[in-house]
Amino acid sequence: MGLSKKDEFTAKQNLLAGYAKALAHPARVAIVEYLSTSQACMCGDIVDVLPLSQSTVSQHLRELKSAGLVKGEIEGTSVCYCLNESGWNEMQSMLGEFLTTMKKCC
Amino acid sequence: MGLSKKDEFTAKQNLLAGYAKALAHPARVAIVEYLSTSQACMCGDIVDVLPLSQSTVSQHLRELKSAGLVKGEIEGTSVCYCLNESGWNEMQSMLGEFLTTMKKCC
DNA sequence: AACATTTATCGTAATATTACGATAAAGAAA
DNA sequence: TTTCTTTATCGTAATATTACGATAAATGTT
Repeated sequence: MGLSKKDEFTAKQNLLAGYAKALAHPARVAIVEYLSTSQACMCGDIVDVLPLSQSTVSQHLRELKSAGLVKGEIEGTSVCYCLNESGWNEMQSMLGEFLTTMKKCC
Repeated sequence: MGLSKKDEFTAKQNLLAGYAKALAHPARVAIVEYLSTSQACMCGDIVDVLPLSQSTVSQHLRELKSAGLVKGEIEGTSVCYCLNESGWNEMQSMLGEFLTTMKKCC
């Protein structure tokens, strides 16, 4: 594959790509969906809801967290995950730019 | 890796994941950025603007197109690419749901 | 017709992602 | 302390992505 070339793009382009990548798997979309609708941000419940093993869910949660879309707080023996509003706002505003600057064409 | 498990998720979850995946690479973000700001949807210009080979750019364009975020019209010997507004609207409304239903927590 | 230009596709190597089981780590409960 | 519960991490195999050069396909030009 040669090399990664990611540093040939701007920080902003990489940031948006990172947010998008975090959502680029249906399991992670499902996690976000679950977190957005559950009033209490219960954590291990996610494993029960998804058709994936505990270790796989943990990996997906880590990706969402490192992208900045989700945050987790240790709560005794378990962890409370929830959506990180500032990350979502940032992603939404970046996407919104495309919609507003979008030129009619073709 | 076992099997893909994508059909264990809803069509909606897979659709949003597909949109996100299309944007999950800085080169594709750069293409979208370029298309959104260029009034004339010039096509082969994209290759000149990006630090990637023609074949690689073509691959990225195909992914954006098959996801429904970009459309292309043959224009003589070249192709005119531009953003597909309906795809963007759909993605934005799906993402918007998360923001509006997002419960405060932690 | 012969040639040039533009884009798509094929073949490929390098790398990254996905998924699982096994195991570790850390606090709660006995 | 021992045990249970919960989550994270390691090791791994299977699969997918990324990137390029080479080549094909299609239209325009001479």
